[in-house]
Amino acid sequence: MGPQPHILVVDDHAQIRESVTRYLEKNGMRATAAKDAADMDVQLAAGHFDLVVLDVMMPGEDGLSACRRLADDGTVPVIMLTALGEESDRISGLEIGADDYLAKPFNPRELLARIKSVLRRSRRQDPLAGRLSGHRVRFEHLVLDTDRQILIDDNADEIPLTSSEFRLLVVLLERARMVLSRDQLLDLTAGRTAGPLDRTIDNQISRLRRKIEPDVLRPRIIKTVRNGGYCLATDVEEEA
Amino acid sequence: MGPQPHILVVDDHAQIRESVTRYLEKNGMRATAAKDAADMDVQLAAGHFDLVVLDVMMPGEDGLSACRRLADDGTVPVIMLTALGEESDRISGLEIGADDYLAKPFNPRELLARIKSVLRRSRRQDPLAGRLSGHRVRFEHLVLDTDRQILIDDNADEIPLTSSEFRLLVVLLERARMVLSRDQLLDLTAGRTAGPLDRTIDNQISRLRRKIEPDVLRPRIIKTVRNGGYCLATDVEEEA
DNA sequence: GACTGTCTGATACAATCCGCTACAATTGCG
DNA sequence: CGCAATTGTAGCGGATTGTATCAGACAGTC
Repeated sequence: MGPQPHILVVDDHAQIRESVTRYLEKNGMRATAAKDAADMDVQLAAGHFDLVVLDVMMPGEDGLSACRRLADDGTVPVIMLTALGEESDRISGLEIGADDYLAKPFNPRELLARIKSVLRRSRRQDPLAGRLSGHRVRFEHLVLDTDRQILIDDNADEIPLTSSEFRLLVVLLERARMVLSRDQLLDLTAGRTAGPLDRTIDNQISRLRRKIEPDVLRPRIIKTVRNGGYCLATDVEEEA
Repeated sequence: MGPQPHILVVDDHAQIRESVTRYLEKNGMRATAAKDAADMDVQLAAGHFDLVVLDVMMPGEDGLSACRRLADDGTVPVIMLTALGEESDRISGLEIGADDYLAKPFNPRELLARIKSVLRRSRRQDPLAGRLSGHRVRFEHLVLDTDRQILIDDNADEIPLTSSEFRLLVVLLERARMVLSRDQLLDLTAGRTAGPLDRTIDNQISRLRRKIEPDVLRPRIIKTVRNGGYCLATDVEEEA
């Protein structure tokens, strides 16, 4: 996320855009403005943002619709700006997946507090997520080379991973000691939701264990939690 | 988290407590009430909760103070309820670390939407072993390796534990010398409430005792408290 | 002390969950 | 298009866990 969080402010009102971005920048953040949903998409494609402040009422694509797209994508948190008293807007904003909302006209100090609050939440949720790319990670007797998608054991032997094994392992390493349900794992590795008789994850875990567990019959790195899912139960440390 | 999220509602007003808990339960959640901060602490120690709804104005310990404790601990998200118009309360609530707030009087539907929103964000996967995660714990003649989910006795023999045996033991160890009812144990280990003829916990205790008690007929580690529940009656010390 | 109702420990069994193998579908690549 | 590697699906069988049930332990009463 970097030292300064980067906020994208989407509003058709030029005056609001400018005053908000200026205020945020005065308070230690990077801020970029977009004048409508299309502009927003361009900015999002062009750079990395930690949060989007999104007006509900806009010409072109509606704010709620744009919000739904962002929420479905799920990579960036959203704060909605709603017209005063439009309670239905506010509630449906939250139901659609916005992380918070603020009624116009709003106190900029409060917007700042809410932005910080949402950022704190999303940071807390995945403290390590994504940080693994480009690094080498050590756990137990293995080192994962994320660039080459291979494991290296103590004998310097290289163990190749298929791409789905690699994704699964990365997800587990990024959330070491957390119990992850099959649903979550399927969502995080393949971006889809499980069918009723979906044993895909069990199978991938089984395949991965064969490559990383010293004793497959008594796995100690990837633990199964009955009725819960799986859990990587070991320390993970990054290497230079 | 279990199938139903479990919400703790803390408010000194009995009427608000009841109407809120009832509304949440009607909408597919488990809800428990606490009348002040001390009561809240008791409930938090006794069970597992996914979110706390916390009133600012309370006799005894202040809501903001209680919120700060929870936020520092960082294990459970908080939504604050503030008196209308107390903007300073609201902002300081967010700055203290609450995940959201709502001004009284509030629309219950909106509270529900905010709860869902916060849960969505902070759908945190609890570590498998609570705060014991990654540690080794000694009691009596045994050492519990929480990573490997095994016990090691004085002869260095390894005693494997099943998932539920392990969860039960961890819960007991974390609350050594406290008497825990079957309800509490079921809540803490499986996140569900007991049916009328539920002997699940008795059974698990029995299975666990077979693995840890030197003399199963005269258990001294896990004591039975007639009409009360069970109690781990020994000292517990953590190892590096 | 014997009787009685309740609570707990233990066993047996049924339901469920999970690991594994085999195989089918899909993908990637020449 | 065909081959090989990878990934999803089906299903068997073992392990784990919940439920039913019985027998013993405990407390209270007479």
